[in-house]
Amino acid sequence: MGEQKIRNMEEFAALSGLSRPTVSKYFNDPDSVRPSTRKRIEQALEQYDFRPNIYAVNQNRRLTKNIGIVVPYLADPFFAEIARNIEQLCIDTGYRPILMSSHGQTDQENDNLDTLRALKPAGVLLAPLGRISDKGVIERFCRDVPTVLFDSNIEGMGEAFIGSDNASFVDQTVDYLCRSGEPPCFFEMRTPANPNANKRRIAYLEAMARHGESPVVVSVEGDGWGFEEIGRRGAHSAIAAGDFKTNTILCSNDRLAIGVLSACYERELRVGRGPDCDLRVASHDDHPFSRFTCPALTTAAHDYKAVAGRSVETLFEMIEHGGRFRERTETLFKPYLVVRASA
Amino acid sequence: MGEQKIRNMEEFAALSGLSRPTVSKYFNDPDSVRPSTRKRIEQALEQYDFRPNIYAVNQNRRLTKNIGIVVPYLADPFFAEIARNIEQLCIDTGYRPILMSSHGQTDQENDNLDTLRALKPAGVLLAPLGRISDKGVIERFCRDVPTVLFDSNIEGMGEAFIGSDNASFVDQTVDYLCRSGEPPCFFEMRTPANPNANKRRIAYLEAMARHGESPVVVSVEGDGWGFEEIGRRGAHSAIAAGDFKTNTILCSNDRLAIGVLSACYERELRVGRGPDCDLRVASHDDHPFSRFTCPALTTAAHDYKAVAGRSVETLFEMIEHGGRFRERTETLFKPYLVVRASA
DNA sequence: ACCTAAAATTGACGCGCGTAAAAATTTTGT
DNA sequence: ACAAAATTTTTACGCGCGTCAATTTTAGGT
Repeated sequence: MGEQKIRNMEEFAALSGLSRPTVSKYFNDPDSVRPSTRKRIEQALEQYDFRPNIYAVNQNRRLTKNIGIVVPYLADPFFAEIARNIEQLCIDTGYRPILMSSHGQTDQENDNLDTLRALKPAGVLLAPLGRISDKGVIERFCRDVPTVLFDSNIEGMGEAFIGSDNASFVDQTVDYLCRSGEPPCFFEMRTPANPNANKRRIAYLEAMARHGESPVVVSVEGDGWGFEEIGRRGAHSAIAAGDFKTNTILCSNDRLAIGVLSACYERELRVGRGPDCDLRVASHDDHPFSRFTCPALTTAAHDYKAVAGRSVETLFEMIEHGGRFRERTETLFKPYLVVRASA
Repeated sequence: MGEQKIRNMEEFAALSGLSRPTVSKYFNDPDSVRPSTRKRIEQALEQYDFRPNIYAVNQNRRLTKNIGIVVPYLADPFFAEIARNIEQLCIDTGYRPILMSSHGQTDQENDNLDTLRALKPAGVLLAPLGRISDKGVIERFCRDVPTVLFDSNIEGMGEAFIGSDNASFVDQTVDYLCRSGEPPCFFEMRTPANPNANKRRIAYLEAMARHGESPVVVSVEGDGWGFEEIGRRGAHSAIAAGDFKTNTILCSNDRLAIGVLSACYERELRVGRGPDCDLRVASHDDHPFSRFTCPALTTAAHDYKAVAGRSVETLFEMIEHGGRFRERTETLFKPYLVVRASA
């Protein structure tokens, strides 16, 4: 309700009848002052609504309360969703998340890291672009800033990696598909940006071997992050060419699968596991929209919350440890199969 | 290649054989120094890779080079896409975008504005939550910080509003649907967060009157940002109850439509404009995934680039004008109809 | 080579706050 | 009530840079 405008902490301290260093102490840790003075400050705070100048504060602290979050492509709902979870967790812990998207481009990723370095964050959660990441840039960044990698691993970089168990994704879908019908053909991009895609192909080959089935891998061309369109076009030509040797398609990820479903619809192929169906389509990730495709997509789901939660936990643990760990750890969460109508 | 670590501008100036004020001038405007000294600085820059401490810089400037971007829900690809465009434009102009999502919650929107105020941005691009926005908070914020509203208007707030012409969206879809088949029933949420939804309903009623058709509005319950699920559930019960009096459904937005398509598929209703189809479904927004629904969605498309571009232009114009305009302007862009298979 | 305008340097102050040391005050335990 | 412990106050410096006034150096024209 106070109408005065406070310019700095000095003024605010005077108005609350305290000295500036005490007030400063309060802002760094409200519990570090006597309860009675804490109350006085908080009352004055309501009355005058003062906030310390964030730039002056950060200039004088070696580590800020900023947490950088970098994702490869924010317009992908998968990353939007995981970023949302991470942001919330940071806020709950009293930190200020700074969200940045690399927009699928190496330059932008490098720029983001540059900007972040200037922001002197307490730590960074980085989901790198993957194959097209500039390894040197990332390595140098990780040397300067405590960094936890998530979603997509780059060997040896960052203090820890948290992600999903790609092999387990594929094991679960392949197992399910094999025991419920024809063995799956694997559908993927030939040059995926994300290294998880390679792990999934390899896991597919191994899983098929275990089942004693002969693998069929269909790799389609395509660059960038327009996975749905790549999947749609690729499916059209693969179907036309008869590349799928069985009636079951296992897509590397849900966004490709969305494109495949679109192509199937356009070709009037019925997708599902019913007797009147032409094809089964399954996939991985449990993209937020997978529930709403037609038919709804059978997929292996990331444990979003676990990945987000553990990433943040790990980072804060590291920050408390002075920004480094004795050794790099890799944590993989198991996905869970979500059976819907498509397979 | 230089291996030294530069601590501050003083050191860097010494290493490049210049004085600190000159170097400071360079960083504020590279063209303000003699070309020869500019070259010297830039050579040293490559060698030693120095960046002025961003906190010290911002502390001493009244207005920073930060541009705040606030969207109501970043996990919605529509906002992710428009945010991506805006970010890029800000970077191109030499500003630093700071992207924030309100996660669909009033508290978060208020927090975001609070944080932004502390960041002393040169300007803010704000897409408010709408109905559930805290008008008082937004008004106070706009008084302190040069703000341009986009996507969703709040009467009188901010220095300008840039959005799409909701009436035109609906006019185009209704016209198209009426002249190509049965007149549409309107499908919407009863209590939409976004004020655009109300404008669309009103435009529907007017358009139907113009066509001499009797309007049918189906409003479904539902809170939050899970529009697809709300649409799916709502469509199931509306279809079961026979609420749709014609064979044509016009959804308030694409995400609801995605839910409707899902429900139709589950009920084995064929959607499209062919003779063997049961229903036509159309919508508004041209959501990034609308191309890939089954069938592909007929919709009216936002002019994303125009909205993003004009918003940024307007903001920078305003910043150059000292942060205020003589009077508030509202700019609406016309959408364009995208006819696909669903209607 | 000389003059002038333009540019760079010197020296200094201020921004708002973190933080440290010493002194003064308040609280706590007995 | 009194000494010890805990907290607050006082005083002062430093962070890295913007910015200003006064001065010196440089560049461009003749």
